Amino acid sequence: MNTFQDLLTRKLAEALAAASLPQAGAVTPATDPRFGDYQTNAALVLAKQLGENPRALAQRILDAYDRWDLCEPPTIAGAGFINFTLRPEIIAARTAELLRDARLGVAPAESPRRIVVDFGSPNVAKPMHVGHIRSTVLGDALARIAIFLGHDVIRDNHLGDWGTQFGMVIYGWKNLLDRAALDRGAIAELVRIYKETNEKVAADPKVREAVREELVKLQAGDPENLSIWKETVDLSLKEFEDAYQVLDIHYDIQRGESFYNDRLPAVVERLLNSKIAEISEGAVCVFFRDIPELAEKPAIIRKSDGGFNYATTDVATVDYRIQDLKANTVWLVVGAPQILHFKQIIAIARREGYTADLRHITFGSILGEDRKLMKTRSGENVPLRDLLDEAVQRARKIIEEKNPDLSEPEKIDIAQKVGIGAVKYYDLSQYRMTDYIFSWDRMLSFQGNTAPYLQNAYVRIRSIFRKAGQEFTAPAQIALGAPEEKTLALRLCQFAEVVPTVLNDFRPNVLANYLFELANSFHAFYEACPVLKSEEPARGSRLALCELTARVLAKGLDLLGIKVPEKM
RNA sequence: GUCCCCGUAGUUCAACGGAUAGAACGGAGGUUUCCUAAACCUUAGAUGCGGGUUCGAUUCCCGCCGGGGACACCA
Repeated sequence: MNTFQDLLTRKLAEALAAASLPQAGAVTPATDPRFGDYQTNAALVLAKQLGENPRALAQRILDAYDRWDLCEPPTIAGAGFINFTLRPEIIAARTAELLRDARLGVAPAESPRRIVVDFGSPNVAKPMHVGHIRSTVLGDALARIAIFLGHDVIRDNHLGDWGTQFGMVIYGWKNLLDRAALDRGAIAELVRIYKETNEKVAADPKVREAVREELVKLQAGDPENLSIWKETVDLSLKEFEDAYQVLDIHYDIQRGESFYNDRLPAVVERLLNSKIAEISEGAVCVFFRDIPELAEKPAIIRKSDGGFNYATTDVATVDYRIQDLKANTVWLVVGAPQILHFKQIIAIARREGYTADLRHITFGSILGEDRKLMKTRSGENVPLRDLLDEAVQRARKIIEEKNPDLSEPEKIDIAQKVGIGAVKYYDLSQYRMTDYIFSWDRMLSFQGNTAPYLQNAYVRIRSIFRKAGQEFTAPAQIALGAPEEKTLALRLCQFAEVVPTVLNDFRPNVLANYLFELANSFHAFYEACPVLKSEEPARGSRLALCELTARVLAKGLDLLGIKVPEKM
């Protein structure tokens, strides 16, 4: 199914050819209803190229072509824009088509890719905290959208399950562990023994030495230390899984750093053999002397003490994803502080001859009301589970005030969907690069660009169908009489235009924005056009608009990882 | 010091180089014998500063100012 944008773009191409002009410009949705539904700047672009008057060129295009079919005769406006107003019956016909299309008009990608999405990636033996929200929620949404567009997606949790901190953890496990506490809350106890060990290390050189030895033994494959390590990993994963359950996030694979351990020597060997790496100050380094930005900044892939580091692991990870998983695209949804690191990793991949599309997708921070990184009163990271629980509790309280008659199971279900949805949507509705200030009141508000507002629009539609007491059946025809109906219908048709653009620059906020505008258009329609009280054929037609709005809202929110309740 | 990101109404956020910079919250005013007023309508209010490229700049380039981050063996 082609979008109006596609169809008009094709018409424009024909018109330019008919006018003996080169292809130029683009068709975009109109920036203002006064300019119709779509517009093109083709004449402006050509005017620049050819050094001619833009309005005259626009006229020439319109004179040369009159088979626009789906819209009224285009008009010229402003500096030389050509404006298109779609014919209502065309929008109506398209809307009817969408009702029969499970994909809601969204075309599958022309060349599907195999995409590894690396997101979340918490560290073992440490609690997940607010800092993990953005990567987790953003990565999951991008994965969902890519899947819907027909890509072959592998979600990978690149756990921080290896590294120097395990010297501390193992020492603490052997000397300080409280088994009962571990049963009550594994990560809390692991954090406690880590911290206590850390204090002892600072005070006592003998402990420092003992910790170092535990790490060496682990790395050498000592069975006892390996089994302790394994247990801490398993315990941590169980707690992570609990959070993922609440968030409705699921991974296809979870290849932590440890997975790559036995591949590291070969990576260094290979890079040395191919002269990509060299030895400098006793370490094996990759220099990027031809890349000005990286000229002074080598990547160290083997430390002078012979140990490997995270650059080594990440090079091995790129190998694995391209060679073993056969990915041609990798999205690394990792915070902005690691920009330099991933520039180096991607530059190494290029030198190795990999042509896969490797993207580091960065994002800003979550700030507290004080505009500093969000922390608890005592200056600690806010645990993710506490935050999610609070979201659900707060949602529950609001629902109880607004709609006390709901049954207990309904309240539980709604609080979950509204609370978690609010947290996710608040994150996804903002441009990923900007820092944002965390605010319960804003994200749980039923007004404005929030999940509850969108969920409420959906719920209102469901309520109409409950009241109608009938299942939806598609009407023979859709008629768009009122302007609110036309606006809503056009908006519904544009879902198919919006979804693919999200992946252009990895901006789910574009989709969020669209859904908000859709809900706005729906509410305007809802105010102006009675549904159940209207006469046929308007009634059936309006029910169809309601149904389609509900489907698009639900699907759009689903692509963001957000669920919709039937009541709220 | 070098490099990267960000700077838009009082506040929180939008805007593939396009038309008179959009919303929301908060402020002011209004709408309900009617499908969830959890809504809708009206209204005032902003591109950090200075140059440049362009028919056109919030967007691209240069220089300042302000905030954050990264820069050889932590991840």
